[in-house]
Amino acid sequence: MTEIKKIRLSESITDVIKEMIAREGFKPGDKFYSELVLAKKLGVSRSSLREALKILEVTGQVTIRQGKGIFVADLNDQRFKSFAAWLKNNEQSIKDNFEVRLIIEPKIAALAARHAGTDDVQKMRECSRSFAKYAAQQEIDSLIRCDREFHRLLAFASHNKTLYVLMKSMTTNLPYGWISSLHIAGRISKTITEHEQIYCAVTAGDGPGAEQAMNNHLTKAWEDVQIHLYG
Amino acid sequence: MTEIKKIRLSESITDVIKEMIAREGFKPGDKFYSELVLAKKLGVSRSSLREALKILEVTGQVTIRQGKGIFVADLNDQRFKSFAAWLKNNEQSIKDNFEVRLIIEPKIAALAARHAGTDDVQKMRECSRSFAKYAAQQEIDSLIRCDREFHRLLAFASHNKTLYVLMKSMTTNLPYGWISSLHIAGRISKTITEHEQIYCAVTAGDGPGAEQAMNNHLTKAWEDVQIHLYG
DNA sequence: AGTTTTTTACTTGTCAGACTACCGGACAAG
DNA sequence: CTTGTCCGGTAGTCTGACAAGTAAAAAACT
Repeated sequence: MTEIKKIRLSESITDVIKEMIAREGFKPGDKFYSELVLAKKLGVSRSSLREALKILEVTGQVTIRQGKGIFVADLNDQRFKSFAAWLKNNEQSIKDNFEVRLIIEPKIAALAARHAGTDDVQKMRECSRSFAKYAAQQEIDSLIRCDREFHRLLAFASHNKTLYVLMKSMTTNLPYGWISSLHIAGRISKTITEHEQIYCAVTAGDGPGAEQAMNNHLTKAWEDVQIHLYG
Repeated sequence: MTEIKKIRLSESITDVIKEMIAREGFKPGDKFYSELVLAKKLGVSRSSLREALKILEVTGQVTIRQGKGIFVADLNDQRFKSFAAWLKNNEQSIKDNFEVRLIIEPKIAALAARHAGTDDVQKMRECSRSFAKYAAQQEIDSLIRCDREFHRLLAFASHNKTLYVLMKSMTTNLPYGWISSLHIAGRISKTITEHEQIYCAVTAGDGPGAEQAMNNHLTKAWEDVQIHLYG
């Protein structure tokens, strides 16, 4: 005896919309299609569509504002707001920060190796090239921005939004000492090599390799920072 | 300057309906007024009323059955249904969250095992006792608070402020569905056991043991959640 | 030209009515 | 007793319309 599962149209619509958001690359905060467009696109009435949207709103997937439109929501941004604020206002010890990154980022690299798409890979390649270019020109500020971007792209490629938001928080509010690691003699060229190793492993889909490469990258960077700080 | 609060009609209606249920003594399982009657009684259109009912349904306050009517949800049923509905719509979010916790928390446990002081251990013991007490009294809300507190205390015991604030962020604004894992039958007693194992390993200074115990705890919790999703 | 006001287009919010799908009881036929 | 049919009541969906909020273009006024 199989369970008969009754499906209401409005609930089916929620699934379709969720898939649309994912498949068509809508990011948190983006404006979504209007109700009229959606109704036409999905071939349903506005009533049913609105009920579906109501569900998505209550479950926190979209926010709806009269006169403005439908927007893709992001629970994660809210969740880590306090964390980001704390990072920004507290020059926490570099050691603590390093410890956390050493826990998280190798796993991010491993996930990225498994889940990265062609878009992700291409963006990382562009980022790496920019990094090399700025390195040749000794543009430290741009270099730092590129370094952050690389780590963020990797987190994005893990296709785990929570990880992405988390790494975004950690990279935007890096402690000063950590940022200045790129000022250390030889760190830039090492970074290029180490990023390259990570990038290659991710491209090859080599999870363990990516994990190890990231582990190596962070450890080496940490060693250089320590030498710089404590002699 | 008073804050302007915009209220959508459908949301006002939910409040009125909730009050009606309480004031007029409707018990769980009772049949409520029909949509037509409600619309007339409240002086609103059926569309707005249906959106209000949709909210109440998703949040697990009423159950709606085509051809039969609107029913006040029974409390036993209510938790399961709203939980299941929420899970259905936030599956990816919860999975992401779990993935991150599975990466971070075992390492936190390992660090706590190495760095925890007597104060940390004592607080964790008190927390565990409270948890068992609330479990016996079936006080779910207090239970949830205790669960979060345990994980926070552990993070604090790692003596890494970044990790602590991070875990605080992750546990304070936890997705509703994840919190509700404690509503799953048998999860509470398992949680007591699993927390105990973590606590013992930390007390004994057994890093690898604590790491494994936490890994086991999260994995088991996730399995139970998944059973509710797909089982 | 620069600024303010008005208009315009587009969006979500609400309403009304009609039709469909579904449920359960009543009742007659077998 | 079982089966089939009908019927009233219910939620589910569709259509079209108008109200209300928003933002940007257009117009009017310095």
